[in-house]
Amino acid sequence: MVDLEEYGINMWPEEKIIAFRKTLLQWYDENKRDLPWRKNTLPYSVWVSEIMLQQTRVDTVIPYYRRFLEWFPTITDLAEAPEQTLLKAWEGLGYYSRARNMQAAAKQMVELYNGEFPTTYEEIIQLKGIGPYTAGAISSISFNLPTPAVDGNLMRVISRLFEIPYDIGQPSNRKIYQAVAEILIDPDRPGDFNQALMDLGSDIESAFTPKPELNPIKEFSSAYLNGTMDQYPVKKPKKKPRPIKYKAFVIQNKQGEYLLEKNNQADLLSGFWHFPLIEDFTKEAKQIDLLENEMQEEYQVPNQDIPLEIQFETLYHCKVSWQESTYKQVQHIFSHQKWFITIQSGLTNDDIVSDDHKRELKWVSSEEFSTYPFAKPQQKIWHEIQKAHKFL
DNA sequence: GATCCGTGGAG
DNA sequence: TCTCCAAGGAT
Repeated sequence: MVDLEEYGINMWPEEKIIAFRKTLLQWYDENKRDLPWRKNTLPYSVWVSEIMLQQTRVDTVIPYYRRFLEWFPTITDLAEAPEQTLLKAWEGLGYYSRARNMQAAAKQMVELYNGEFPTTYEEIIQLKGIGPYTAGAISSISFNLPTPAVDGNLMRVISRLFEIPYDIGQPSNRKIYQAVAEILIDPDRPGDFNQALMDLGSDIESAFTPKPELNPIKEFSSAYLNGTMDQYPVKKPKKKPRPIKYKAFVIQNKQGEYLLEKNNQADLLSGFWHFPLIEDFTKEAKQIDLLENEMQEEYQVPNQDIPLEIQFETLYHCKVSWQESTYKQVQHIFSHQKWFITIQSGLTNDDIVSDDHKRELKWVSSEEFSTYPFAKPQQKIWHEIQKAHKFL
């Protein structure tokens, strides 16, 4: 148990807690958003929405949510889905391990619970991809259990209520906000209480453009009453993404098909297909970085001056006639990496491209591309190719 | 516990 | 353009 006094938090008397619940829930009843996942409280659909909404905006999620339930109406359907279909359903949403973890959890439920959703917090949090937040959300919304759903919204609102100065980006501080929420949560309507804090936190108490005068709980908020709203929550800035240079190889065979490779090893974009990529450590690339991208000293690497085209022919066991091209450099920013991709196209007569068993390679016509899961960098590269060809 | 894992929108 | 973010979890 967390002793709130140790953290300088003076919990309200019982009457004030009850008044707070009443005020918050009344506001929610009058102002709650009409969202597709609020039509019922069935655990499967609540689960799908909660996973999709992790670090992702509501407007982005809605079309994915609808399609996902059409494609996989039940836990069993999800458990049995082919990888390609699963990734297609998630294509563009990001954080793709969420989809893989959901399927793993669906398989757990088929094996352990006869394809049904478990009904206790302790069982739910054992499922793959479900942590304290999601377990709390599902438990409260679907099973009416008094478990807080401690996310960024809840921590932001509570930090202002009590002027809590502990960094909400620091995982070890989560327990403080959790302890406060466990006291505040309405035991009769825990699901609505949690969702009310989310609605409030995403609009009236948003991080960027809060609307303090419209806030239904402003009279409960220490930060509001003391004029310190702009000081909460405390959150340290994130690190900048690390720059990485790649060369993408857009290779066609005699039939005009393109060489694609499946990303089987990496955690990043695992399972997605892409034009072969080789990281560029050449001196030339380094010069471009210094001039165009202001590559920082800490990211400098030793030269490796074997031309990327030679490296490609060695790694992929084929002879290529390289084409002159004027494609623009493609950039893509992940949360932790920033890719600078130059495109090199070429033609080959070799049909067997690799005997390296680690690589999964395929010749694919552009008409078939839509059936392959492509992540954003690959889509940007393909877009650049098509754009360039329009001007020929 | 710090780092890794995507993407699109807002200012 | 750049920066920060948005309903976190796994390692």
